[in-house]
Amino acid sequence: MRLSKTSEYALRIFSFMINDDKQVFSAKYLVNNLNIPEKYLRNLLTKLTKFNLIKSIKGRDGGFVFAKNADKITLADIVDAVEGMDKYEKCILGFDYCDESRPCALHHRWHPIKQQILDFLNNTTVADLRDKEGNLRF
Amino acid sequence: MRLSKTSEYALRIFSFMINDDKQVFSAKYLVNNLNIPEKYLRNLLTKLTKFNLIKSIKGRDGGFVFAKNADKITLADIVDAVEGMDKYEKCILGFDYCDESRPCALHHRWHPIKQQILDFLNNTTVADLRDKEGNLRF
DNA sequence: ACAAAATTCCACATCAAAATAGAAATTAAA
DNA sequence: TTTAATTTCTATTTTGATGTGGAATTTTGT
Repeated sequence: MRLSKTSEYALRIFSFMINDDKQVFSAKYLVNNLNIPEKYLRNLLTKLTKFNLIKSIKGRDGGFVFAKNADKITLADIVDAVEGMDKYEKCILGFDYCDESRPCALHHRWHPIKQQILDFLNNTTVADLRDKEGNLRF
Repeated sequence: MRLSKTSEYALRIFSFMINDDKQVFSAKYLVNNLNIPEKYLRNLLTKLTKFNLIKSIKGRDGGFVFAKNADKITLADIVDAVEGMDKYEKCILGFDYCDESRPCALHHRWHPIKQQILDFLNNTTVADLRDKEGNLRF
């Protein structure tokens, strides 16, 4: 697929957080553990905070925590905050009007696959990112 | 999904050509019928020619024709020529190494869907774009 | 109160995709 | 042979995503 790089980063942040024992994650700690440019990561954390996906704790010993329970944060929430979900819902040929009654040449073949992608993003939560078999590497 | 805009354009060119009676398609004719910036479309046609997906006929009354039979041109061929297929084959979290033996946190859930996308692109041909029910609009 | 550790804000730099511009080269019809 | 209709080439501009830099602000521990 082709999520934006920023969406990749965002998902990796959540994937890391759900699989680490810490309760509060300082930006510095995330920088040290994720392979994401420092400044870009900090900006991204601020953005995710504004969308109420994580909460920031200021001051000494501060950092970031989940803003709500991990099973209430979907991948679609994250992607939507970072780059918008619109692109993934649109016609594959880029037409404005494409739907069941006025389908593009690919609509009938593509639609069921697109639906699976959207279901995947909408129904997978951060809690689902928890690794059960200990084979994660960052 | 999120093909690049250029891939969208390219697919629309083929979709239009397979559904139009003409044999030779001048750039001007395509410009008039597809909603794509003129200069950009012309450059794109040249590119597709270099990848041997269409052939150009120069000079007066020239234009473009399919370089091979429509059922021998896959969507993946087109996307690959225009932007490369690599992106669509990579790990959804952007890791280099992600596979069955060292999966990322999303690998098992995402892999079957990714496979469907790739099958769709690899197995759908330009011939499949032919509209049977006459409900195409451009 | 002070200093340390953190987030936040504003501005700028880089890069690749997308879009544009103009001139050159090719061909075939008349 | 002329001319018109075409493709082709090289270069530049614009735009949005990605990435950097530095100072300001907030908060906590001591």
